[in-house]
Amino acid sequence: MPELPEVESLKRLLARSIIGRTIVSARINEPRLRRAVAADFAAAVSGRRIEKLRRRAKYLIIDLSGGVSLLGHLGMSGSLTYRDARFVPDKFDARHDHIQFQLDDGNALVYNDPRRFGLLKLLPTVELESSVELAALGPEPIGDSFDAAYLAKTARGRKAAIKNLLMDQRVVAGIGNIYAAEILFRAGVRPTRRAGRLKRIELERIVEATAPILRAAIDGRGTTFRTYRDSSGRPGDFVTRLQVYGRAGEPCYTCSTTIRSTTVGQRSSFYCPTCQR
DNA sequence: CTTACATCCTGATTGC
DNA sequence: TGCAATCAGGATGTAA
Repeated sequence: MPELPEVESLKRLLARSIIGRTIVSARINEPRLRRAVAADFAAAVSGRRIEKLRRRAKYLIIDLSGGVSLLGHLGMSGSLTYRDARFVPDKFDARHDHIQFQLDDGNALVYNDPRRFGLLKLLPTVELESSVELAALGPEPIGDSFDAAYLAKTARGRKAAIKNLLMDQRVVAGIGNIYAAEILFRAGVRPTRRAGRLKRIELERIVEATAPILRAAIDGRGTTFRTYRDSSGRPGDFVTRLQVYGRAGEPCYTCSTTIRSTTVGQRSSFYCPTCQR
């Protein structure tokens, strides 16, 4: 499930290969993603040079020559791989290679997404900020205005579970189910606690736990991230460092208490009943 | 404004 | 064994 660390890892890996390349042509095999890919998409990207890669929340932004940008979101199961167009790595089903960009180095940039929850759209670079996707996003969780004062102000009076608040992209942008669980474990706060009821010190611990968790995940190339040209589908290293996510029934690494799972806001949640209060 | 919940989709897993 | 039901989940749209 691509969250901020996975998208950041993807951005860094792809940047090495595709910056400076020109898109010779594009082919749309399946336009029906979360929103249908525009009919003129292929023609509109062809001939443009890839200038820069950026990330905002869980969105990947590919700036192209001529003042336009590709705004991409991997949804649940999307992947963007740089590879020989004729070669489909084991982990990818060619049926889900929905969009292919042929590059001037002979390789291709391929968007594969079995569940089609993703997004790929082209828009003028100057309109990115005001786009429906990016306009309402909250601060980045690292190196932005996400601090205890901000979280306290946002949480005030809110009945929603703190985990839902952390996953709300308007509150803080880029955190999903996995990292919300890990951040709350590190902060020692149960995911079910109502946001408005948390003490200042707890909010501070949550903010302080956020950057280290995300940074460690980025360093490990994410949790479920698959390397962009490795056909083995090797998962990101952070999967081995998860403290609670997906560990229901297993002992807590800190206190040996059995990790529990529960449902918070329609999503599976994991926590240690001893370490998190 | 806030919260709750259904919806999109396919593949993996679980249940009978 | 085989097939059906369930689960997974990011963003969004609708309803309360």
